[in-house]
Amino acid sequence: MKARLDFLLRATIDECFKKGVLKKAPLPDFVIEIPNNPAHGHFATNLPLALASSQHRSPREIATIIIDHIKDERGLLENSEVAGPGFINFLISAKEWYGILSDIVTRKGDYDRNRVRSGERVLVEFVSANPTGPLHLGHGRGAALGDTLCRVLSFCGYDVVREFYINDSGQQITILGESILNRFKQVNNPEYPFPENGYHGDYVLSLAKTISEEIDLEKLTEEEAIHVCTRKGKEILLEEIRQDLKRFRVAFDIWYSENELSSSGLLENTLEVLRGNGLLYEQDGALWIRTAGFGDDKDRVIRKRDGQFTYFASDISYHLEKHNRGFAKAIDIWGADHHGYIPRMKAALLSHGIPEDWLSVMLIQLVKLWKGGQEIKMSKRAGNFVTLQELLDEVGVDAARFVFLTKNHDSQLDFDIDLVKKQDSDNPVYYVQYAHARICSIFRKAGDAGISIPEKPDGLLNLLSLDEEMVLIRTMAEFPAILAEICKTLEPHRLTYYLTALASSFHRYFNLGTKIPEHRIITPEKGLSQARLTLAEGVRTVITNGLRLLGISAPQRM
RNA sequence: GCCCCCGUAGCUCAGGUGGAUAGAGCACCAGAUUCCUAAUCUGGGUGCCGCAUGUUCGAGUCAUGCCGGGGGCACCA
Repeated sequence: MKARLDFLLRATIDECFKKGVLKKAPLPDFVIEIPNNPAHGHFATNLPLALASSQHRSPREIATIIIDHIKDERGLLENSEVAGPGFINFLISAKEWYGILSDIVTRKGDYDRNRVRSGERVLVEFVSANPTGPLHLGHGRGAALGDTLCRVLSFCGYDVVREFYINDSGQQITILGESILNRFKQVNNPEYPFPENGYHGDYVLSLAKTISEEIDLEKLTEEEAIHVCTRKGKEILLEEIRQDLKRFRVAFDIWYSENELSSSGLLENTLEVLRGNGLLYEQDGALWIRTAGFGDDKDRVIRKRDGQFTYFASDISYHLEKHNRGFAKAIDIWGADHHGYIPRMKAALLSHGIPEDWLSVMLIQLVKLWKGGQEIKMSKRAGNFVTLQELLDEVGVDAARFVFLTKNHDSQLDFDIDLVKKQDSDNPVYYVQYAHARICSIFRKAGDAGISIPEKPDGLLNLLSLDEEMVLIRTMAEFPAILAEICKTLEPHRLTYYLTALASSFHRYFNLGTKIPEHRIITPEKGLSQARLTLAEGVRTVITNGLRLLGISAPQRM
């Protein structure tokens, strides 16, 4: 709708230039927006204000000229008027709004599919938890965010690949193995030393049990035993991570192993290339990469004095490999504690001529956990944390996904376990789901009464005339813009806000009927009932589509 | 010291590329159910939008500085 108005306005300005009623000048930036105040119409533009300086005329004068020259042959507009310092407020004709409703109920689940981009290849990497313990709340937030973003991007026509990068080599994986072996040994020998920085969680003990039942650890040398514990431990944990994510309705296309990255020789190749470009040098016995020249504040070590590569080395290699796979854009979702990592990563890419905006890094701020009015410090190593699994047991997948997306990812999220547990009926997700269930119920009643939506309801829609009905249609019409915006800003939380607003408008509309029987959806007048059912069907469609993008179920009954 | 995020109603937070009178949920108070699901709805808000300066027709929004809270600044992962 906004696009049509934009088109009409630009045509009008051209016309004004041609006729000489406005001086020819480059078209300035202007906006068409939905005003906060309903008295200001359905849409408003600041175009006259933006034109004022180049025209040397008052904005109100320009606004009048524009309005006089609008050639609205299709009858898009019902009214246009000058307002305030020089805005133009537009009222769209009812017929246009009915057209949108008709479009929604015709296209159903495909309403607004593929509007933004077609086929641009995007790689989204998220969660990427180390297989050294179960997923916790922070991973849940990243999973909900990344998955919803992927669903929206894909719905809007991007060719999306979801990837989980497995940090399955390096120091911390070995420490996992040592921790497991320790728990095994301690059963008979409580004095057996626990590794420094070892993992304390209860899951380590159960891993020790599982592994020792399968393999006789006593028969192995300590080195062999650690090796076995490491390998089996990460295997089991990775499988648990997969299961947790599956339960959370998050699916990945690719599980990318760091181990394979180095064993396949990719890391070495990358180093060769870097060396060839003169980007590497030795100092103090370590190998450094020159990132300082590319926007980082200092050079970075990629191979330590002890001969081990840093994570940065494989991360560079990994990201270059992503680029080689031909993605137009890469999105990484990282914990906020990695923010210092962004400049050096981008610098490394830039040194290969990969532009800065190829990679978007979304940082998720901390999830703070509250229980019994106290903050619980989460630490995997101290074994003190609430797992995603526990959270899902408490509040369910729907509520968890929704709550994770009620705040912008770069704001901290206070997650009060007690509150969300209690929240049963106060939880906002139920509010939206209830609107859906309620509409389903109305359709069951209508079915009992022998009323259904006709094949072509278009002719009946002009029976919709209540303010509340028109508000609903206009809100539904915003859905495409919301999705487009999420693609642009990478902020899926806008969807939860939008759905809450839509559900609210519907509940309000429904309740009109409790006071005034003529305003009920099912009335003695068949045509009117059919028109209103079409409206309800539109709302149901948009809510269903929205919830599907959030990975949340749309129940028929509650 | 440097970097990132945050600061909006009692609380938790939304506030498209700057627009007209800044919003929602929770909490609190008062109401609505012979009627399509009350998990709902209606009514009730005197907010230095952290402070200051700047940019301009116009700033919660942009720029700079300061104050306050959180996080990060390793040859850790």
